[in-house]
Amino acid sequence: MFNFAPEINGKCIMEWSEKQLQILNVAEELFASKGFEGTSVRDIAQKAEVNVAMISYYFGSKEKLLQSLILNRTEQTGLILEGLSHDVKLSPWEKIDKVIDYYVDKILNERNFHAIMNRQISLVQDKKLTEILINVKKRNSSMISEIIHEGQRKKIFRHVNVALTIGTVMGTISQVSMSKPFYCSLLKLDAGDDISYYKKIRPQLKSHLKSLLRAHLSINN
Amino acid sequence: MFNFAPEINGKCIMEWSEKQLQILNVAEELFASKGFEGTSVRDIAQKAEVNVAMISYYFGSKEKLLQSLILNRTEQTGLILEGLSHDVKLSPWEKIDKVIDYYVDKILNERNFHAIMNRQISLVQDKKLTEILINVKKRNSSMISEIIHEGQRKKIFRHVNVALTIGTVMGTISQVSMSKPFYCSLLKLDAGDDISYYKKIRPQLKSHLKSLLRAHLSINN
DNA sequence: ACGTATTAATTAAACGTTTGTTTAATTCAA
DNA sequence: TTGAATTAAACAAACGTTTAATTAATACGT
Repeated sequence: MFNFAPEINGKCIMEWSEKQLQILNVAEELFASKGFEGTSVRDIAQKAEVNVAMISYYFGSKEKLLQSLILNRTEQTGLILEGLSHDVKLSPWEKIDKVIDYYVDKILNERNFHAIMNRQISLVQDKKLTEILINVKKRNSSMISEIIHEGQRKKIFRHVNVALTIGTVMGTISQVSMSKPFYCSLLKLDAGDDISYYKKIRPQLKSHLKSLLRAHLSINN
Repeated sequence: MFNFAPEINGKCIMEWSEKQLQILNVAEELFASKGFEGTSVRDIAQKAEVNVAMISYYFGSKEKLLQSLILNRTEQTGLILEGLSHDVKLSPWEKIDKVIDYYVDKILNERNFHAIMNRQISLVQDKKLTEILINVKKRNSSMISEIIHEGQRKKIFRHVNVALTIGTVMGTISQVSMSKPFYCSLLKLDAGDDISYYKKIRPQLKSHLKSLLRAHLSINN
């Protein structure tokens, strides 16, 4: 058997072969559209054009395939914007705008992966997986948290509930991303056309969240 | 076989026997914690203390059991607050507060059911089920929509994006309800203790959403 | 550079469970 | 006595995983 240990702490960055990445890509797509339990390893193998046994061979099991997928999709995150919260040239307001642009683009671009995460975190299934997901969410939300706290320290932002403000940002984006058929119906868009939906909703979502947070965090009145 | 047609349009309100309700209750709990595909009909039968065959006998199939569950949990909604949006004694601001109290309580109380809905609507599984879920969401969100439009007509509210404002309200509540392990970790609460988590988060969530919408919809500044 | 030893990659087939559903017999109630 | 409720058993299909055999690739001593 193929021998490797996907460490939780992200210490060991795996090297993935082309075949493995192929499997991960197909798994992501199918898990997102049919659910983890609703997707069989044979579905994945067939669409990835590999033998069924290769999945056990490479990843050990279906559960570990999911863990590997999540680790793979999160191991290189946070590098682009890690400097943002410590950037002295930007005001907290500018940082808020930048961080909204970043998260809207990130979640909408990686919407399949986020659909899997959002579904899986509310399932009491694998304790190890839950721990991984919590850490990913913490890492993702820490930047917003830092920016808000900075603004509050500088008396530019109100003293809002930071955890729930993060929940509002994440929740709004997730809602738009995961309840697509509902919003397509609301906005009278074709539910089948993914591209035009996200093309239309993306800038709306950004400006909505920016004006929402501007009003929410403003100290005046 | 047991013969009945769970109509989409909610026209026919089913009469459910005690055994059937028992099955529906257990199914709701298991679907919420283990997912629809992750729950077997034998799991349900065992916990509901009925024979496996009774599920097919009463509901036809596992899929139709899920449809029946959703129809059962939504067929009596909207009665309590249907008068709210047409109440002339209340200002739009008071209506917003009332509607937030209502939805936070509703979603947190029926969190198992909403977890199932939120998970299932993003799956491309059963077209009939997707249609049912869209209609439920439309029905649920129409009240907020009406109130906001009324406030805008009366020049009390800003001209915000109504659909996305609804998404913010629903998304924030869903996020708190579905990412419980994450918020428990953030707020340093015991993830196992459901009761104390929701007891603590419920009033925080209500006041957060109220002040958020007050700032968001206010016309001043 | 070549043949060989060693390891990795890949395969088809089979494994034992578990899945949702049905059957046919029986019990229960009207 | 008729029809609904309930049961244990059986059903075929699908599930995740393993096996054992084969092919491809790599390393190494000469």
